[in-house]
Amino acid sequence: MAETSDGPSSEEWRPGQIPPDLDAVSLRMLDVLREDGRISIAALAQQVGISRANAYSRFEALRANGVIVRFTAQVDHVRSGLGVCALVFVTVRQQMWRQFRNQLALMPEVEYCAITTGQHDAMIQIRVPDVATVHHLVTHRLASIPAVKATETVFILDEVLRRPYVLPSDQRPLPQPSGAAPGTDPMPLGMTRFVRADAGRAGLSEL
Amino acid sequence: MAETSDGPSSEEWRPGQIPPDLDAVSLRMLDVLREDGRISIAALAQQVGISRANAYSRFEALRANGVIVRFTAQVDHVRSGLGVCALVFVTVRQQMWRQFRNQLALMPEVEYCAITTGQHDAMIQIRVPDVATVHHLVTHRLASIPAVKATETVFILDEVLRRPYVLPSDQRPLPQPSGAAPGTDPMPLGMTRFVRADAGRAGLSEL
DNA sequence: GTTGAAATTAGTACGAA
DNA sequence: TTCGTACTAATTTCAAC
Repeated sequence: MAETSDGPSSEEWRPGQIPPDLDAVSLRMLDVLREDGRISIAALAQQVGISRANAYSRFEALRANGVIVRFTAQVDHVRSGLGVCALVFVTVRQQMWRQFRNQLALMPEVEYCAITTGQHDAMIQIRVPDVATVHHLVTHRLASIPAVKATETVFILDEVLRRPYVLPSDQRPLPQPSGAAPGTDPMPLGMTRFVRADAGRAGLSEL
Repeated sequence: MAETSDGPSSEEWRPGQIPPDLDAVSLRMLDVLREDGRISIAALAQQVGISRANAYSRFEALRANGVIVRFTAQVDHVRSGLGVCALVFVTVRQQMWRQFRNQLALMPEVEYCAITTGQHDAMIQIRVPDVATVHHLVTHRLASIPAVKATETVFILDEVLRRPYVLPSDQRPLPQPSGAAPGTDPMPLGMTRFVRADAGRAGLSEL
């Protein structure tokens, strides 16, 4: 359905070859498509300055390579009746991760779930019609999952920014700070290679 | 944390009339469109069991009412070259919210930003090519914003679940627990009416 | 809200540069 | 590879029911 990765098996993807053939033209196509996913291929070809046939083949390549996962409609949650949003930070009982993931997949009000470093193990974002449902979901539905050891909930008061999808072409060429420059470190890790710890803490006093 | 909506206010939206005309058919249309945003109106009409003309008028109404914000392409971040994702929890200096928002808008690697209750004031999600860029962004770019008082960063190790967009129709009709049932509390608050506190905490021992 | 036309556009299949 | 063109199929629009 909409799951990013419900298991260890990636489809046919080896994390070595990170950008398959993402040249500037294809990146511009992605840039256009993320702002208007219903644009016709003809108009897309015109906007990026290539022929229609070329646009068709690139478009299909982007889908075949898995760079474009899907096209989707972004709906206004408040206008569609789900005006309450919250984050639930979950501590997961070790060796019960699979059960945790399976249970999450059964909860349609969960919009997003990420495994994180730091104090908690996972963060889930839920979208429900009212505050009472948040309470019910956290104290009954989540609590009934054995894999869930503890939770901590914060409400989202306002969503300041929601970009469709960030692209590498957005990022300005970073000025080399001094030592090891950002961008010098390709590091083809598949997002599952960090050390679990309170890493990543960066108080500004550090400066 | 006081005013969350110091931005250009709401467009033409009064939070009273939450569902404008979202009947079951339009909800099914949204359900289809969020899984295939490029489907033709003809095929969409067929899937939800209405005529083409009806589908066209409903489709345009959904866009005009702002229920559908945009159509977008979901890209695989790892395949597109942004394999590192992190959450940065930010403590914002009071009365500098506007500056904070303006600065965020200038940072293309910020995919999402939400104002939250709890220990911190805001959570931002960033998407960058490598770990070094996270460090640089947090300790230099974010730190140089006067509105930012402190930050705390966690890395995202894996993204378990990412639903395109949650819809009310996904939510099962909740069984009435006992007392005040969820769903009995419409509470048309515009997402800016919660009390700042450590509210929402729900230890499972509470059960 | 539905059905059935015409007008437009999308998708495909070729060569040619 | 990319482009340009022609051909076929599909979609959108607009009408009447």
